[in-house]
Amino acid sequence: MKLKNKADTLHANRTVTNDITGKLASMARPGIKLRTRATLVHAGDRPSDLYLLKSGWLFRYQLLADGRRQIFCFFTPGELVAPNLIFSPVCHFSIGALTTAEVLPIDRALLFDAMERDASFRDMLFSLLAVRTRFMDERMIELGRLTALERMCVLIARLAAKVMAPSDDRFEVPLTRELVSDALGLTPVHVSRTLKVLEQDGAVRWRRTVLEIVDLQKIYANVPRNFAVHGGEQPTALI
Amino acid sequence: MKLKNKADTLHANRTVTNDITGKLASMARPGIKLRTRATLVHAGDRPSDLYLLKSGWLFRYQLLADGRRQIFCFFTPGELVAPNLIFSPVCHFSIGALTTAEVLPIDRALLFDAMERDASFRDMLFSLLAVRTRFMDERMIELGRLTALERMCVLIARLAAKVMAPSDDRFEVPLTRELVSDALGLTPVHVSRTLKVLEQDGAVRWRRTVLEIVDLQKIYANVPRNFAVHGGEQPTALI
DNA sequence: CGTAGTGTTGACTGATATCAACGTTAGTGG
DNA sequence: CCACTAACGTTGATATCAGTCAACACTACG
Repeated sequence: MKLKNKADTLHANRTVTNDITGKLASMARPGIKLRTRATLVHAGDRPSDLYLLKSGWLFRYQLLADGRRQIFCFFTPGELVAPNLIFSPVCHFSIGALTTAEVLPIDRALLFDAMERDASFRDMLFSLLAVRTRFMDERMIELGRLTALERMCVLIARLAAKVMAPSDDRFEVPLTRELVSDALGLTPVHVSRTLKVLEQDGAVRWRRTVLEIVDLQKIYANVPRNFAVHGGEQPTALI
Repeated sequence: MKLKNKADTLHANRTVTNDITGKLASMARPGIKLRTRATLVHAGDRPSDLYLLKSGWLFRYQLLADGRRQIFCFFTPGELVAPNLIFSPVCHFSIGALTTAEVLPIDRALLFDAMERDASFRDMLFSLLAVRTRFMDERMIELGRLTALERMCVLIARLAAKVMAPSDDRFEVPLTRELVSDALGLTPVHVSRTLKVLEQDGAVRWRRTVLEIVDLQKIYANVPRNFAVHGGEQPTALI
């Protein structure tokens, strides 16, 4: 089954990102295709490019020596991968593809030039970075202070804000239980149980890769009030 | 008892921060004195300044409606408070004083000017931001994937790198069990028990505000190998 | 001296992890 | 189109880590 998503195309997100996506596209080189499970950036790399994600989903993560993994964030089409690289090309993290994907490389040096010459571009980049840093703070709160149920609801609220089309309450999310658990600091088994609770409460139905939002209010009820997914409604880079 | 710390003075950290501290000091206004438990920035504020911390300790945190608190980081003298404010003056977090403290306000607009005119200053700021973003990633790993003992050891390793004088293995740290627990995503009681284990293992003795490092290797043994406190030895902004 | 804040300890609870079995789905090649 | 397989998901039983509650001790400070 194929469902239509807000996140399906590069340009769908343009308006919400204040047209920074357009500017980034204009300085990008031809696309690179990635296969599912491919690794775009390896920890220890020193990439000279950032990327504009044209299609597919990526995720940024770090591995520990014993195999434990923390996923920092997921990327959907239209997003800049990865804002972290602006400050330093030295990578302590990795970036992988959840699906087949296409990325447009953007030379770091070119990006710097554009930032120097074009104040409005710099401002747009800075406000993107402001959203990202707030997002990282919220992720820390999730992992440090929220229960499993609350973390799950924050993730679902973010997914809904990011990829749910206005017309439909079902959408495809290429996340396995294991990916979700590594993002939320849980185990796959506990993710499964937590989703079962939410389904029995009539909040969502998440079967395999299809996520159906039954009652968004029941999700919001478990999301801290001062989180950005709520009122402010800045649907960019919230995940 | 008063112990001498690496973090005691503004200028002690100058070299390790690549002299950005000096440049920041040159554009700062006269100091503001803060009392213990004072709040420098309230969530919801829109401060027009950043601050150079001249003396004392600060901490950046966010509260939830029910009183839960996540502490993101601690600041010691010489540090820029808070790099997050560079991208946006809109604050979702708060900044409080752990001790009496003095901060030198730096106008955001002035900082922007300096960044535009002075490429080397911009580069120094960017490399500071690179260290900060890596730090935030590591904090996420701590909260999401490390055990209580490992989190404790990461904190202690960071404190040692940041404030332990080369000559002495004891130093003052103005952190209560509650502050530590809110930074590590634990409870004060569990922090107490975890420190007891480390003391019985002959790793550290942390009594009230005096932290004595007995065997730093035993601490490192519980810190993931790819964390920045280990090999790279960038003692800046690691906490 | 009180007193309030902080730290420690023990007993108990609870949330999440672990282990293991089984079921389901998607992909592969005949 | 089917059989096979591997990956993924669910469920139950049990274990463990960390949280909660409560009592008490210690320290700093007025």
